[in-house]
Amino acid sequence: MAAQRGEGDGVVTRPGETGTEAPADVRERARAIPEAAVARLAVYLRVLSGMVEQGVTTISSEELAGAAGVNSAKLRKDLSYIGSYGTRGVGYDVEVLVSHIERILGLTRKHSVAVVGIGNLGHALANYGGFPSRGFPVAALFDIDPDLTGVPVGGIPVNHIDDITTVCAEREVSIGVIATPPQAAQAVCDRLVSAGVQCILNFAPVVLQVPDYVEVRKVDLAVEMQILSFHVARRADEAAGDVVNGIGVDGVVIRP
Amino acid sequence: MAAQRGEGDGVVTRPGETGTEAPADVRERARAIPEAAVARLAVYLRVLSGMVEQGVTTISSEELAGAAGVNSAKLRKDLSYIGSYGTRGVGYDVEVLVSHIERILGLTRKHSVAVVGIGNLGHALANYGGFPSRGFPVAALFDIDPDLTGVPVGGIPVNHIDDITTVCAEREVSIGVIATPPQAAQAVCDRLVSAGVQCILNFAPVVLQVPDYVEVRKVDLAVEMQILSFHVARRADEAAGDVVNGIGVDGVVIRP
DNA sequence: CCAACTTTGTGCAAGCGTTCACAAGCGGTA
DNA sequence: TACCGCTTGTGAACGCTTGCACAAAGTTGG
Repeated sequence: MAAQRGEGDGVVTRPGETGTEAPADVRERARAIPEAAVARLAVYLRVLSGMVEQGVTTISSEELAGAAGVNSAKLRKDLSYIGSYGTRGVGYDVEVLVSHIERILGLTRKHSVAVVGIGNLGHALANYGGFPSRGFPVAALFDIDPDLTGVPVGGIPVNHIDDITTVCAEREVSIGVIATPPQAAQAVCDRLVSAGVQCILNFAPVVLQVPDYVEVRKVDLAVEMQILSFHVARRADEAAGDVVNGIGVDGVVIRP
Repeated sequence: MAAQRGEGDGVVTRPGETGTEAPADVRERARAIPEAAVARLAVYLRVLSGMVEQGVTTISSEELAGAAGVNSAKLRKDLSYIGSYGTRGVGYDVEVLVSHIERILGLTRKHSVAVVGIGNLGHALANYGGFPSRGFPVAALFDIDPDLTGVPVGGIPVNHIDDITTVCAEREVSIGVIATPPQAAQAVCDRLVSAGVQCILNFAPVVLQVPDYVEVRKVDLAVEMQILSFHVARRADEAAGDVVNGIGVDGVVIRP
């Protein structure tokens, strides 16, 4: 799969010297960015946006790494995936970095969102200000309950789920958010997919089956809680172990 | 830090032969489970719970893996971290597996949850049925708005955030959920930590600074959206690349 | 009791992501 | 201009995670 395209072979492009416009090989580079790095880029972007508002114009990898909660080597490597936009001895120009990360993350386009399932969570999502402000306008809401149809939630009237295909098409929805009960999730997912939605954010505690070309990310609150629970238990076991060794968890000698 | 404990050195324990009760070295084993495997164990547990309700008593690694959306080798390796509880030639006893995963995840204890920030999301979380049903009773709600104090949400009266220390202590809260605006998150986090909460689930788009002994997991909706956006963009770029090569994304020849 | 078949549990190798460590490069200064 | 100090960008090593492939261990049928 890799090393197939030969268009750039032998041509050494030095992004730092060719100006600030996007190099032609964004595609190759974007493909190579590790998934984990993409997630962190989004975090860096948020931190940097805050910096811009504070009037910060330049930042070093060390500072940004601290603010983003990662180590600086990782940060520099992550940024190196998108190009060399820093100045040695100085740091990064905050605005330049913001615009490049936005470009890589595809935030220069608008991504309309549809929320399916207007229960507690759906309500919260429809009203959540964080989406529109970050370039993800909520363009459609769906629910199976006919009583909800037409009722505005967060300023947008709810559509019946049967209209999902036409509404998604005409409003150019590119991201579907599933906030339905688990039993309904797979059916809703299938309808979203057949409506042409290729990216899905799933809040229902179900493993969705989708075609290869559809990207699914899931947020499972119960799983998150259980992971935390695991750490509580591990910690308790460790404490118990320390007690066995005669030392309490906080250093107090229990059995000297 | 590691390799300090020597109590089990040289003693070969064969969990499969010592009966079905928990082996004494759960602690060592729990410590060794990779983080990624823990997250999947939680997923297996959910799938298995569904199986129990359907009356399934036995399941093979292949079936369970399919239902959980992973490959069977990974599933078997994950299960091997918690012990050998399968029967070769047959598969796993569903109930046995459920109880062992629950034990490893620490779900035999009760983990009371406190939700801080009773806005849209906080409301949704307080009313979310998925928590109590999985052993995470919501024991306390907090908000900074005095008008909300005493108002019941999801059956639980809201407390003022100033009472966080006493209320968390007396209700034995072990997990704190932060659903506040970003500006307030760090302060709330600090208060939770000083109230003795060691596990935090953070919905605010902020990188929390906590002591080493506190476990934080974050759910950032904007980041999730941006990761999806990245994939949309990557896909579009790929399609553009194909067009450059003279072939459209769906196989239609654009420039023959 | 034996042979054939099924499925687990795991050693091993490959792949991916993280961390280290340092050369390269830039701005400031004399 | 030449030097110095600082910070980036990255090759290389390391460690964790995944996937393969198969021996071990159990069941079933004769």
